[in-house]
Amino acid sequence: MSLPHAILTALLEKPSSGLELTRRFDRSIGYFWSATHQQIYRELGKLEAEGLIRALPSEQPARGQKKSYEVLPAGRAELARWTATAQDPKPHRDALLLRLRAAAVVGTAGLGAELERHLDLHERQLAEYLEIERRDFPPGRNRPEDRLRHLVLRAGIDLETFWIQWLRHALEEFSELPGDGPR
Amino acid sequence: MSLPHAILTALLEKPSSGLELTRRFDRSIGYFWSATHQQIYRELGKLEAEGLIRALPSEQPARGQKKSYEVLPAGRAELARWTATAQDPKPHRDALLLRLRAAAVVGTAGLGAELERHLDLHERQLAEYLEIERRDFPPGRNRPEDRLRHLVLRAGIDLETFWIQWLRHALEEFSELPGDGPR
DNA sequence: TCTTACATGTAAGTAGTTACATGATTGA
DNA sequence: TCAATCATGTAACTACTTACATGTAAGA
Repeated sequence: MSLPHAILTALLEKPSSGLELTRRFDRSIGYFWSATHQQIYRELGKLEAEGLIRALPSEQPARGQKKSYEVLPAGRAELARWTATAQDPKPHRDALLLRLRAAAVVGTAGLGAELERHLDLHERQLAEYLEIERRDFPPGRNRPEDRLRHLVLRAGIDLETFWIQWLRHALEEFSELPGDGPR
Repeated sequence: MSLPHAILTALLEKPSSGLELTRRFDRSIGYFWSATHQQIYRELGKLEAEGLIRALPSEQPARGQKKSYEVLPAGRAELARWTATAQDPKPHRDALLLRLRAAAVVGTAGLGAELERHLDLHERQLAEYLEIERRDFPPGRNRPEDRLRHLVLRAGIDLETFWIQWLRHALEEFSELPGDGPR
């Protein structure tokens, strides 16, 4: 149950419409929580019905018309409660690792190219994060809320760095492996 | 759509019953793909109906009676097809990072203890993986399928190591931060 | 016979994905 | 007026989770 809390956080940082939220989820929020516009609109409706957020007045509520939301005190309280609650980490699911294990049984045909493609994707992602870091967290500034946000971005950067290293290592192993037949 | 392929891989490695699969998903397979027994039984039914696996003969098909499955040629072919298919990485979702970002807005109360708890969980997980590595991949053995499986385990080990380092760093930052009020 | 462990399943609900629908606004 | 973009939404489906149901086998 994290999507509503992701939305509350985003709206507290800055009141937004559904489409603006979607864009923010595609960018900074997306590096640890992704969501499509369909999810977001549905969830905005629920949160409004529960009295945790409200549509900003002055905006007419018609289809095709922009509608911005802000967080109500009950929403802030719910977010604070959730943030402080103990939650176990979810077990990861990684299809690429699964495919590597499958390849040990049915052969590695096609996987080398996939590893290279993923390596490229992770390198691009890392470059994007580093650009965000350079722009949003220049050396010197040191406000507490910046330090927390920087910490989160650092997790994204270090994770991408890990994947890049691992994929390079995996590609080396692949180059030393015999052909593509099942084993 | 990875669960059926995870099951096919596991059954190719060794024909098993639903409960045995559940146990294997709790152990080695679980470090990159988790599944509950409910998911597994449901999926076994589907895979059998599709003709990708079959129940081993000689076992009576009664409730409460063990029923083992093996992969049919069509199942192996499907797994090989899937392994070679291009698939983009799924965006990650990490509730702890989300909570940290929320804490930048509503305050860090309760989060320090959570970070310590997660650190402990990751340290245990790492110890478990290192034990598996010591047991299953002693230096010297070098069969190709072992190298692939070792590579997958290495990803698990390195990921846990990353989280441990990041959590320690985060805890340091926390100790330097002012109190728990909203910012 | 009672409990525990083994073993397979059903049902209901939640979360996420994919495909499609509808209308407003702006510029060529 | 046409196309593109902005903007909000519905519907159907798939995957996953949580709670519960049912029966067998073995040992105290």
